[in-house]
Amino acid sequence: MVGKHDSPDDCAGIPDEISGLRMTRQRQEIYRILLDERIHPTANEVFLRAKERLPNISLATVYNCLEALVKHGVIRQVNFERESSRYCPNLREHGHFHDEATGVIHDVNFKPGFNLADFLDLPPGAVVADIEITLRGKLASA
Amino acid sequence: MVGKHDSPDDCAGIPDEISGLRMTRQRQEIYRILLDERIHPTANEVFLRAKERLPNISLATVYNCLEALVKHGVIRQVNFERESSRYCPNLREHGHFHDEATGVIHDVNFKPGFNLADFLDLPPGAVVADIEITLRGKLASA
DNA sequence: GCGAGAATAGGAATCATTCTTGATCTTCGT
DNA sequence: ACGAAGATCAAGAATGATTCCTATTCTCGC
Repeated sequence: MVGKHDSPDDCAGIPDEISGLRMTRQRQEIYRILLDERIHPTANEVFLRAKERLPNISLATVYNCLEALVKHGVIRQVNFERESSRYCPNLREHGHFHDEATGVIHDVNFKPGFNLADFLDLPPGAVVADIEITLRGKLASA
Repeated sequence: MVGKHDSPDDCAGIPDEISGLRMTRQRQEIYRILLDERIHPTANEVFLRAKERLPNISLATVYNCLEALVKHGVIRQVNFERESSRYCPNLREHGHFHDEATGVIHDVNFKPGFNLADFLDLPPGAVVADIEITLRGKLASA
C-alpha cells in the first residue's frame, strides 16, 4: 500500500542511509520536515506536516521514526519543562532559549572555546556524557 | 477529619507562612520531606513518604502543595527528559548532574563569579528569566 | 458563631507517549 | 526470481504522570 523507499527525488538530497539507519520513505520525510522548518516541532506537529505528503502515516510511526533518528544521532530530542518533546536537526552543541511571549524556541550557540564543565563544581569522578542548557525569558523588542 | 494547621511542633521549625503562602499541615509536611531527603523525589515519592504522617493525604493534594510551593518560590521543580518532575528545596542557582548508573541526582553549583549568559550567543534583546542546566553521565568510582 | 473563600480527598479525565498486533516491505540466501 | 526472516508500518489499545472536577472540610475575618 505504501511505497517505501521510493525513487530518490521524493526526498531530494536525503540519502538512503544515515549513520547506519536505513532511511525509509517515512524517515526521510520526517527528517526533511525537521530540516525545512527549524521551529523545533513536536511529534504531533511533525505528524500533521508529514500527512501532507504521506496521507497514511500514523502518529505511532512518527514517534518510531523520531526515536530511530534520535537513537542514531541524526537529530536531537529537546524537552522543555514537561511539555511535549521537540525535535531538532542541529547537531552542534547548543542550548535553547524559550521565548515565553511567543513560544518560539531559538538555538543558542556557545561562544568559541567555552567549556561549561570548567565553571561547575561537579561531583568528584563525574564523567559528563551530555549537557542540556535551557533558558527561558522574553525578547525585548529592540 | 483532617487536622490542618496543627500545633507548631508537628513540623518543627517550619513556620505558618512562607513568602505569603499559608503553610497548612500538608504543605509543612511536604516541605519538610523535601528538606529532609535531598534526593529530588518525585511527586509520588513525596506522596508515599507523606502518608506516613498524614495517612489520608491524597496524591492530588501532594501535587497541589508542590505546585503552591513552586509558585511561591519555596522549592524548585526540576525536570529530566520526560521523566516525572522532581522537587528540590535548594534555591541557590544551581544545575543538576544525573548519574545514569545509579539514577542519583546531584546538585551542581557554579563556581563563583560565573555568569552563563556571558558565554552564550543569545538572540538580540533576550531577557533571561530562568536558566536550567542539566548534565548526564556517570560517576567513575574514584 | 457565620459566611466566603481556600484547601483537601477522591476519583475521573486528559494528554503525550509507548505498547501490541497484524499487515507489508526489504534483505538476503539460494 | 522465490521465499523466509526480520524490519517497518498503521491503527488502536494501554500506560503513566499530571490535571481537573466536585463535594467536603478548614480557616479567617467579622
